[in-house]
Amino acid sequence: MEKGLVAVDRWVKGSQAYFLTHLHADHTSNLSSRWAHGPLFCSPISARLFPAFFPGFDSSLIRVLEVGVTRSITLFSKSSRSEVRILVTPIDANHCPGGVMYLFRGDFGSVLHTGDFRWESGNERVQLAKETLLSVLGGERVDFLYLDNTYCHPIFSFPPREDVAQQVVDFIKQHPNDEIIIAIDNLGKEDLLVHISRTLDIKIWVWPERLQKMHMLGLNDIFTSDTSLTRVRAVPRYSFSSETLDGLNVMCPTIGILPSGIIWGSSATQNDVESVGLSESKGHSSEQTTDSRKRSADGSLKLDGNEIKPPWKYDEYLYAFPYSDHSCFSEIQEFLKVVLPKNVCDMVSSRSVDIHPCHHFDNFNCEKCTISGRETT
DNA sequence: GCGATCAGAT
DNA sequence: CACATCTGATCGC
Repeated sequence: MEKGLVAVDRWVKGSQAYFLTHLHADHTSNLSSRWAHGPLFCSPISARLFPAFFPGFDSSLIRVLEVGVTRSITLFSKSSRSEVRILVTPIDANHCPGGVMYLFRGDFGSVLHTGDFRWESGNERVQLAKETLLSVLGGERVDFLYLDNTYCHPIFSFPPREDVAQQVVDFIKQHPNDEIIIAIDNLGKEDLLVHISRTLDIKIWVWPERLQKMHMLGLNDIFTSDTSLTRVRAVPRYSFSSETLDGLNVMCPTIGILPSGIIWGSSATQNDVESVGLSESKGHSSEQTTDSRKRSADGSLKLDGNEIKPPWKYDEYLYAFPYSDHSCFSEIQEFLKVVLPKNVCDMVSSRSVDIHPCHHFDNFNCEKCTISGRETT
């Protein structure tokens, strides 16, 4: 596609139409309350949440695109001095509330920008997204793919969020006399909290700004900012640490829960990178003979042939659960099989590309497959 | 005083 | 220590 027409999650001057995949900070840098470089396209939920992130933003700039519905947008090409028609389809990214991918089509072919996404097998939202993608593509492959490659490496393998959410619930049940603190960000992981609340029939404390966002999302009876009502609290991730938990435990037994895809240090990281086979479609998990299970009272369950590992005990009071809003490696592979990209591009955003999917999936050509890793010293 | 960028934290 | 995401300090206008 010609430069200067559309920008995705890039907020510098010089484009005619701007597209927001979701409201996380790493996709909104340079966006501000006073930003006014052009029309801003986003999903209905992002539009609803927008004032909480950018109060005072000129709402007349916002163009709401329904998820799964193709819209035609007419822009102007400076090089050919003629109108350019672009078809755009937002597709559910299953990442955080409001998160979408954008599929653009036009004379340039097709360009798919995933933003951040979770391609969970067996998830009905993913199934719908897949059907939309296939139907809009009409049998064609994607010409250019901008891919969320956060966990694009075979060492990353984690269960569907539903399974991990139940695991967290069981864990909380097993600690009936503890205060529970769950680390979350400004947006995302709501489903986990809702599941905990519904299953255990308790309210969840969040800080006041987060409560406002919950209400904007239509989650009205589940959350509270009154500490006296519940033993389960969700707090900003950056606000708690092992030391915070040590301090809290002086007053009252308190356990911290870290829901995240990170597995660094859990002993699956180092030696298995080379040995994991890539040909099989189902994410098999050969690296999972860690010694971590003996640290926990949890028995390990079997689900879909994929073992659910007990949480990783970070330290005395802190446990990490593999609850991720990004796709794991096998899910990225499945996604690539759907869109069969002819080219995989670097994210336009500043994010560094450590591992390129071309290294793990050979059913397409890629201009940029020379990237093997960031320079480190 | 503001936004952009960087350092630091988790 | 890897990551993604966030805050707060600092730089530049």
